Amino acid sequence: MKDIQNLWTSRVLSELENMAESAGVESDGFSSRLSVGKPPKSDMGDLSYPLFPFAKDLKKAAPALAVEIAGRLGGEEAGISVAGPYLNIRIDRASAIFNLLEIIEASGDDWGSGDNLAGRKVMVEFSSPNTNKPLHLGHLRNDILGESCARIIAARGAEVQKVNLVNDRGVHICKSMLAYRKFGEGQTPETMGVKSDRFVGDLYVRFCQWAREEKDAEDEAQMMLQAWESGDKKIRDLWKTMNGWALSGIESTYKRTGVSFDRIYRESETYLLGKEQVLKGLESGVFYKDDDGSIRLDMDEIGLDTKVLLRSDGTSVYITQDLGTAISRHDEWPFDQLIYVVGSEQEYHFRVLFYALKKLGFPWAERLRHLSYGMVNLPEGKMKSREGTVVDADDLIDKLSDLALAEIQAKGREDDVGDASFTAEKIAIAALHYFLLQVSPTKDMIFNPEESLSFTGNTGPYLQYMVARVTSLIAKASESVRDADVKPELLNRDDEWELSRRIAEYPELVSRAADKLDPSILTVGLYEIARDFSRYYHEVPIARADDASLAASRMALARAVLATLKSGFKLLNIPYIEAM
RNA sequence: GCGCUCAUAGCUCAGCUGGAUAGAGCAUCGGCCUUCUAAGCCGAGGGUCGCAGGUUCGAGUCCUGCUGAGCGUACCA
Repeated sequence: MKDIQNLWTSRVLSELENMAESAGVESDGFSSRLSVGKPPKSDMGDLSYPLFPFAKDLKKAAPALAVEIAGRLGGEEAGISVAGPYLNIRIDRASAIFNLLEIIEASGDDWGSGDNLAGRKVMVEFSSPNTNKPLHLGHLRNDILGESCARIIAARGAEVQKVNLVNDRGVHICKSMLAYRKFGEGQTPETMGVKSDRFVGDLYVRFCQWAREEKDAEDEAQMMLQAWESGDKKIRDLWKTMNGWALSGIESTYKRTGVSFDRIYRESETYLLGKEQVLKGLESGVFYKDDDGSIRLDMDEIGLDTKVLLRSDGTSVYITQDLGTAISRHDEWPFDQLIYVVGSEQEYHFRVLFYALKKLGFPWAERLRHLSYGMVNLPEGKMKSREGTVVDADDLIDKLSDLALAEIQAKGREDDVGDASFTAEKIAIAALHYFLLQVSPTKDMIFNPEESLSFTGNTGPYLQYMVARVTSLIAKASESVRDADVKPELLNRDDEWELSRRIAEYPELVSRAADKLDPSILTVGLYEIARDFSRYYHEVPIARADDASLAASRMALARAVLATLKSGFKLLNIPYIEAM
């Protein structure tokens, strides 16, 4: 379909160039100024070319240009019409649909994928949990953005490695450990019957309560961190045990949501990296030693202040580690691009990091990218752990899953869906992921626990429902319909054309989503396809159409819808279920 | 103070490189289940695209200023 459009564009362009030549004017910028759109109504045609930009050069009013080009290209008979300054073109729909259906049929599971990123190695870092508490709603946005972007980039041909940098050391872990010693000694997640990451998180909360009464609490935590740093055996053992609890709990949440990693880095293993790099940079004059003894980066060149890369006592700061981690990752797996999926509050950090790497002379520093996303807020404002308003990931999914199960039961569809609680869980994940991906990544979003995750309207479950309907439609088609010939010329309705057109655009949407690292581009496209199909489904009989060929042709279109939605589901990490 | 981001219907959000009458969902009101799954479909109402200028044949989209919100501007992570 794209080919046909390109063909028309080049035809119109060459006419414009001819006209320029005979008028004796330059036509250099014409091709970039010629844009193609879609007429507001489908009976006006399928493609539209506004001719305003050429009026001045060709010294003719745009409407006159339209008339002239229409004439040169064959006029009404060739499907060309003029609406004021617009040149509208009706394309051969039957053959366009025929091509589309053939391509989809042939590409199978690869529909939507492409090779414009082939040969490119891209590392995507996301999630970055702390091991002192379970995942919350903010992590869920991070996780689904990272997972989805990784899948989208891979679909366009890149070789992708998903990595997670677990923050498993620091004073926050010590706080949980301290609380364990004070209040939880001897107990385990098993004895308490609590999910293991929750167990650790509860201890952290316990510490915070205790710290409000006990002035020395914070100091004790700091002392424990020092003991940890010096390798105190008992502290290290406890640390290992509690990190194990936290991580296994977090991993089970990943499993639930369908998020996975190719490589897990632990901060305890990487936090000493980078010091050497900073010293090297100091030697080569890229960094400098300040009067106070700290090693710094001067960022005057990019309009920023200075940044400490190594404390005056020689210890590392946050950015020292990231510097070292990036370099050692590239040594290990020479990526062309590294994408950090991290909240927008760290934009400054990444500007500094990328600049420092560039100054150190790494050519790949140019291709680093911070996928900066906004916060998830509640209607009353930020989630605050102190006020207990943090939305826990597991709790949220549990609640959604219960609601979905109740819905299945209310509809009396337990038998149809097979395993009702399994299906309910998949519906819950769809609702959650779709909700989180729908909003452009850069924007903050508001999560209303009561309303945000509904199952009706423009939602994940709506898409799943359409997929379930098409699946069932295909399963129920009679033998004669399955054997009949597909004749795309029978698909001559406007709604069939609109639907085909949206489906045809899908690969481009994937490509754009990959380019912008924005899965919301896909949610919009998939919703429109599902909605158009749903209308169509209500409007006309598909498998039950009077004529077997007509039914077969409509079924072919339905299969194209299914192929597109299924592909999109994979990229957005929305579970595919056959029935609901 | 300075920097970055955002402001579109009552609410939550779309709106690709500027193009014809700004779109969805939720909520409200009214219709449609003896026919392929009603988690659906159809219809109605609802807008000075924060404000003011500018560029352009044309601005929700680009530029400037203002207002408001969020984030950042650590030898925290």
